[in-house]
Amino acid sequence: MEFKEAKDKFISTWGSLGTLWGINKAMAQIHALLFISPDPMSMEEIMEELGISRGNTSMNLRALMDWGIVHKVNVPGERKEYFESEKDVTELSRQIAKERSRRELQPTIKVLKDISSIEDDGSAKTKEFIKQTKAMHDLADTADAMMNRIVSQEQNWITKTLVKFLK
Amino acid sequence: MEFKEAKDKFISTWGSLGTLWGINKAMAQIHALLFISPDPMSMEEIMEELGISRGNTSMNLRALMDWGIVHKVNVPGERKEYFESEKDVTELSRQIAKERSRRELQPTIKVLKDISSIEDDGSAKTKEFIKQTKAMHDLADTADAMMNRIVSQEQNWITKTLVKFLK
DNA sequence: ATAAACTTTCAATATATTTTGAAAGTTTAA
DNA sequence: TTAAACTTTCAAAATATATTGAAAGTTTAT
Repeated sequence: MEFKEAKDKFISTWGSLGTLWGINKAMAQIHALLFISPDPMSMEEIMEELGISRGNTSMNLRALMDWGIVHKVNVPGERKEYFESEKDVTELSRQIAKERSRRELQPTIKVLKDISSIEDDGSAKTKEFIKQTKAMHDLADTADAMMNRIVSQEQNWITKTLVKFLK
Repeated sequence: MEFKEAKDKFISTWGSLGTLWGINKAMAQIHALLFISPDPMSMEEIMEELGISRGNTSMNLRALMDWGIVHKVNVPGERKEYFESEKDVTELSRQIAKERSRRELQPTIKVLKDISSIEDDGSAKTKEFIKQTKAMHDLADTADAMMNRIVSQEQNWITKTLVKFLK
């Protein structure tokens, strides 16, 4: 396989996998491109490389910065802004886990807590509702605790966990 | 909060959260409805309750069965088919982890393995590409190993892990 | 202060995904 | 075997999401 082919494959695989961690195609592709680039890239270079519009590039770079996985860098003597991706996959996982917890899990946990607290009127449907939404609440809490551990500073939690439990 | 209000909130929260585990709104809502229903429901009842078409209900029930989290049940003396959800959240997590690994993670791991094996021509961009795609491959492998552990029969892995590491 | 270089915004447009509903298909009872 | 009861399929329509590009906005150099 040629470099060019491998690169295109990486970018498109990452792009279509984007939904796995809740981002759109262009956003994932920009991230993929920066992730494998040895040097920071300008907006011009990114839109050129991916064949997407200036507006699209601008908006998705912003979104990636909101996720905390792409940063602006200043290249001395250049007026343009340059961008680089977080390169450390451990740190990348941390940021993604942190953002997904904040954006999705925590709001859900709050709703589950509220609705599982309705008064038990003794009917079968109410009993089942309370039981099941409580179980879901516990599960979401557990998932959130795991994510928080991934996010926390403790080094290599994932690896340590695996060594202990999988070997 | 009234039962009806809590129920609608659960169904719509689950519906909009569907994307978190890669399913569409109707599919998530049907699942939510069955998850809190004390009894199996017919297609008629589901489409009535959620206000969706027969075709939509049929297709999404099929998809939920493909995911292994909804099952047909035979109600004696009834000609219609009835459906019920997996009620145990542990088993639910297992099925979802298993399916997501199979559908998304494993194909990605394969691509990453292939493309990170291109020949090193010594250039900076090739070196960076190989380094970064290898790191991503390792991460994906680790994630898949975790999912497999969740999927495996070992009871309460999540809980045990949490007790050991989070307390 | 001016203007060139660059970035952002957002209404319009394009694309992708979901939903509908009626026709076709299947099963069951008599 | 017939027909009623029920389910599935899928082309068309509706909806939701992503993308464009040009105008407006901002920054920098002189």
